[in-house]
Amino acid sequence: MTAVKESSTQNHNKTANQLQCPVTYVMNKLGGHWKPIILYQLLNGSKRYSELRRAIPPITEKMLIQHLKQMEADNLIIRHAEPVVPPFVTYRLSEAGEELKTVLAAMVDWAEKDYQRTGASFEMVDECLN
Amino acid sequence: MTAVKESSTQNHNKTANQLQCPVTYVMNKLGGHWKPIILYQLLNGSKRYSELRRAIPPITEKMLIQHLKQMEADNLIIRHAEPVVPPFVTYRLSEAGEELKTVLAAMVDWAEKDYQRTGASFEMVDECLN
DNA sequence: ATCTACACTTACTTTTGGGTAAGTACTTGT
DNA sequence: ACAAGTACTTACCCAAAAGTAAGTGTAGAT
Repeated sequence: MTAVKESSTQNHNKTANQLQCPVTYVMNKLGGHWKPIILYQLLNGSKRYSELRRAIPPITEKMLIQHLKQMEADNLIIRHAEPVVPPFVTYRLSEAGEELKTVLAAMVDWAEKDYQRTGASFEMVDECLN
Repeated sequence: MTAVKESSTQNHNKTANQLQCPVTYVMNKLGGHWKPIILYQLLNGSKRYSELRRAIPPITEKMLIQHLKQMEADNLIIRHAEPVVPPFVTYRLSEAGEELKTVLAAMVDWAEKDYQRTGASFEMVDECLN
């Protein structure tokens, strides 16, 4: 989580618009390169940090933890740490995170329609949302 | 539309994941700071370029046109230009764009629920989706 | 003759997001 | 003694996204 300068035009515009546009509000919580993919993984149930890392090979640890922390701060996921050594940490969807399933499902529907218009279709769809 | 270097790790990861993840596929078409807001404006029907500009005060012309072009290339919106002077150009949702309404509606639903958990609620919602 | 509106376009700078690579602390297995 | 696995953290770099500010060409209004 790199520090964010609070007083920049970009930031100002962002927060200002967020107040008016629920779509932007959602996009800010779902956006970023990896969040959808991480969420994707958690839809099937809770996973350990290392399970997530292995499930998403191209992600770097920095990006994974960064987005996990952000989504935790946004109350989309819940972190549970067992006080043992070696550490045992799991992440799962919060209630708000679970409710996102409708949004994600709508996206998958649309993506399939749209993707078909241009050619092939997605393969991992069925196994990812349930 | 700034030129994109085709061979970068970032780009490689992006396109690779897009093939597997329909959610990422959608996010790429909906993402970016302004696209949701522009879409928002077009949900109620077609609008002229200048109407959009005035409807979204903080957007710069560069950003507006850039995203309009991108969304046109993505077949989300349709540009119609009357060959008159001064120019008369309107933008409206394509069929694919219209179909996005389900996705956007799901987002708005979620945003309201989530926003209530933390305090107030959105005001522009009702007039924006119909 | 200058101003405004229209729909853009261009060049340049800043901000942010993501990638690379290394290190931390503690423990179990070889 | 050393490697491997756990869940992170840190510093540094680059590329993409967004912002700033100016210019283009035409035509009607003042």
